Amino acid sequence: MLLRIQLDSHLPAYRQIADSLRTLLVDGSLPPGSLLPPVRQLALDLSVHFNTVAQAYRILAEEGWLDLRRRRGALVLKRDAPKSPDPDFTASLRRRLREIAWEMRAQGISAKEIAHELRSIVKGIES
Amino acid sequence: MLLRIQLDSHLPAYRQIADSLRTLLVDGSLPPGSLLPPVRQLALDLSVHFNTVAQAYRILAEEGWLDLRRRRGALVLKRDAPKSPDPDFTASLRRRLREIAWEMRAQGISAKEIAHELRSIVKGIES
DNA sequence: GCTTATTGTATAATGTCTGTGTACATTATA
DNA sequence: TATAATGTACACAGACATTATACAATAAGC
Repeated sequence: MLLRIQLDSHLPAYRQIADSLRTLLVDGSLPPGSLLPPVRQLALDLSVHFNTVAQAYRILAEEGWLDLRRRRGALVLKRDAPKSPDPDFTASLRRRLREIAWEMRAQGISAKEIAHELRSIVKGIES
Repeated sequence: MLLRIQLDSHLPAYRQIADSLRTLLVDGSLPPGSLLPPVRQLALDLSVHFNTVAQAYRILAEEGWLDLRRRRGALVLKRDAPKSPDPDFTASLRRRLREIAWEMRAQGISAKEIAHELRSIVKGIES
């Protein structure tokens, strides 16, 4: 399970974990039928408390990605095609994208490099 | 001052304000020599306490964007070319970009639309 | 079947963060 | 010199994040 989080980030750990896992779920790295590691094991890997991992798992379960059951673990589900996306949430995601891009710019990363990064993301998504 | 924040977001208001303003600073909408609105006025616009805006201003001042002085206000500085970017921070920005893109995918937004969005960001940055 | 170990769940405790209230310091302007 | 406009400092209440601890469910082994 290749996962990394930044403990000193302003984003809470449980959300970083959920976000990272969601990426793996969407891009197919964690196909339906897979079992995620037990909360205690992943927690050890990430140096957090297992309840923090459990919280991340619960977020993904509520989104329909996982089926959680005691003793068996966290099973990846075949998720239905999403319904029509929430426009507000979508708009906020769009804005966050743009802000992060500009924040990289402010960091001194060249427009060229950012463009390259964005293109590589596009590629990953389209495939 | 065209600014909007989402009070119900998980990102704190002061950070949303700082991020949005930084975007305007980087893209030239707020050129050096400009005066930002007083904290109390912007706070009214955004329906937050003025200390919340002050906190955002202070973040940008520490980043070298603003010179804050009592009674005169928040002056936009000509910021020196950024030093070599912090690689850890940069990597985390990259990861957040990718995660948000995949989160849009999970929301049911098509790869095509996301690609379009990313391309429009690239355009904005390159110009 | 029964026991046990493994797994997620529930709840409380604790520290940190966010936003606000209020008083203050500074300084341009009249 | 007085006044008003502006940012600053600091304390407080409430929310939030993480951890600690006890519990419930259930697959596996016997």
